[in-house]
Amino acid sequence: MKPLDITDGEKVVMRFAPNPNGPPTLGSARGIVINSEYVKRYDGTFIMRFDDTDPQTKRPMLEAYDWYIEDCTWLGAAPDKVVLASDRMQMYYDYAKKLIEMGQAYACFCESGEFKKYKDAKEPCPHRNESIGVNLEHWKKMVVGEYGEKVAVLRIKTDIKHKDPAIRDFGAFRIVKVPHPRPEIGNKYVAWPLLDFEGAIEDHELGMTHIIRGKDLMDSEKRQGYIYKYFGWNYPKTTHWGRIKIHEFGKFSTSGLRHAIEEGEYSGWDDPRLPTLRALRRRGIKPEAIRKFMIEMGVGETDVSISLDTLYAENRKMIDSIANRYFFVWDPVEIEIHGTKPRTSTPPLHPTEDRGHRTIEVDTKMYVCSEDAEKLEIGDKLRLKDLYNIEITSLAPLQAKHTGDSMEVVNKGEKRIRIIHWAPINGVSVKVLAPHGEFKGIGEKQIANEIDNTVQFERFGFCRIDSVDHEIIAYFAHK
RNA sequence: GCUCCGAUAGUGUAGCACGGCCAAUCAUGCAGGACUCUCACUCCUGCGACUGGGGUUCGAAUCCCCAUCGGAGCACCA
Repeated sequence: MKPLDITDGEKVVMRFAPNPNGPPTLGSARGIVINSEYVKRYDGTFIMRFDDTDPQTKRPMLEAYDWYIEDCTWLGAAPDKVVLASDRMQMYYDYAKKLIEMGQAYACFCESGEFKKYKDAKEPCPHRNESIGVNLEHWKKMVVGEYGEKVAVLRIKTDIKHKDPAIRDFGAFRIVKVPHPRPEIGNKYVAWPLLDFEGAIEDHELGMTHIIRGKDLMDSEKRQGYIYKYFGWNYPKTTHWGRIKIHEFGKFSTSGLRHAIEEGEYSGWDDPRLPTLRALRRRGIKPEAIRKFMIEMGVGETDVSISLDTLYAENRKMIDSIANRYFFVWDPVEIEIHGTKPRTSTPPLHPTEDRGHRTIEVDTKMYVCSEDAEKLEIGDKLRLKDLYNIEITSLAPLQAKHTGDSMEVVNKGEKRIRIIHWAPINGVSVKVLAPHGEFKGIGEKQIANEIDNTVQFERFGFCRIDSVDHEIIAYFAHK
């Protein structure tokens, strides 16, 4: 990451300012990680500010406030301070009143399309030149709720002839008569500030020194600059990043996901197919892997389209040495071995780390993956991993004969024989939930000891053991 | 329609503010190999890029202009 532009001995203050209308996603993680990382480097203050001033269109979700704190903490980015915009309404009202008194804000009663016409024509609307006294009256009525929704809006005067139409007299407050989801706020307010106003006031009040935000908010600085100019404040230093698109998830919106969950398309916010942090956590993705992934990506203004493979590669390196190995046979088919007796197999829990062994009681019947079985022909020789060698004698039913235990036939000779894994006939049933589907099969009994751990199902991938009640439920992380 | 950004290998990045040290960094990916009782890990080797065109200059990935492509804003969303 590039160093920040620091003026003399200033103490860095940065923030992450989400609307808690759903849980944090991988996209949120970028803001959380980058901001908190800078704060760590400069020993500054990291503030979490909930921009929850829209009770209607992007209505906050009560549970999501805690989810944000939870997920930030998990990511190693616990905020030093938490602020809820909905708690600070009086402050916004005070500043709004000051601006009106300065003659820099006015109550506008134009219908939105009508105002757009004036704006596009670089003409002031009829309300722009009302007297301060009249505007103060109107504002008072806005705040107490005398006007209905969409009747009045408070605008900040910028430059109505500004060459960029996006800058001309932007809205600062509008009327929303839907109660706020927070019970302590409820229907206490009807005049709600819009982002550019609320953010401008807060960034100053909280003493923000640096702001990093999306490119889509690039115009905010120009708009908010007027407010800063009127009050004589200094604008924080800003950096922008482009849009981030994850190959595996494509474009998604919090409201879209919410809708899909309500429709039953997903099991919940932590469904393994979802790009939420809680889903990634459930799958066994390490927060450090996400941090590294985001920091490596940096803060370019270029729009990025990245594959999760990079994140998975980071994660794999982090968990490979600590993940115990187990056999899980998906889509199992039974095989019977002749010429041997039940025995006990004790494969190592890890191929290179000294982590002890697991114990599997093996009958003369067991399971192998149908995927492996389909490739077999009579006479094929293969090795059952950590057990013994066999030769196929029948395909339906699948049968084989024991041909010895020695590893020599496996290693020696020009062509090594294939090694496949297997599962005991009395194993436990396992269901793996993965982004690309559900896998049902049989696994070793000892997997039940690994609740909440990430293990590697050999020849399948890394999974986090989520529950072990009647059957084992595992969440797939990656290959 | 008006306005604002951006463009380095398949992907993501470094380099660009102070042109030469860049026949361009690192990671991931892919290919091949070593190791291995996993299609994991580790290690080795290889592949692969400065969007195009002008200009300035002894010299341009770096500066200027144009074009092309991509993104964003002009909400009573954040």
